Amino acid sequence: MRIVPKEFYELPTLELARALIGKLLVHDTPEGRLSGYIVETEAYMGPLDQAAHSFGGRKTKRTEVMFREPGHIYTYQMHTHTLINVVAEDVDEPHAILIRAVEPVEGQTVMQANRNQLPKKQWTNGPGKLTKALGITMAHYGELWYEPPLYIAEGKEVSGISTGPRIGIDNSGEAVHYPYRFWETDNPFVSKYRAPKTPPK
DNA sequence: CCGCAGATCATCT
DNA sequence: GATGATCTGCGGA
Repeated sequence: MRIVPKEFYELPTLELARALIGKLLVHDTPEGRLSGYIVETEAYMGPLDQAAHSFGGRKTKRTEVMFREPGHIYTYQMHTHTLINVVAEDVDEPHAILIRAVEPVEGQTVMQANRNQLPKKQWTNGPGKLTKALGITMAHYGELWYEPPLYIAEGKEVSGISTGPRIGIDNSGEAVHYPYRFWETDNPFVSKYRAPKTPPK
């Protein structure tokens, strides 16, 4: 289990989003180690990206951690779910990368229980699902990705990486079309693609 | 298989 | 009081 070092997070946001595909997301819990390969990410490019929480700059308490050093953990609540991000870029450059899906590796019995005994394909194929499966909560807000109990380690080689528009940001103007979503080609745990409402010209 | 409505609550106005 | 970087169940094809 080799934890990915602090320096890794200094990559430019889009390169980091791509480099995260295939890494191992690990959570050491009282019930044992829960882990999965990251198979899908989305980049959010700071104050100029209409889809980012940090669009327009420093405004609310929720996004404060996005303005800190790269490698911080940014969690937030969406309806009843927790979503989890990797903070990227330097201090006062509030970029982040959303982890959208993982492929289950260790602790599968616990994950199945956390996901209400659903079929394996549905354990972690979405940002709210994977946090529930791995027991990730708002308690991790502001922690670091290179220190236990929640961290990222070296994972597997990926066969290929695809890109496309981000999901669930229909009201974000031109940003709807930016190809900031990355996933491992043909991996069955990637969340389902849904075409944007307004197709690109 | 596909699309849509409702859930449900922390966060922000 | 309004709003989601979502998920699930339900109804129809």
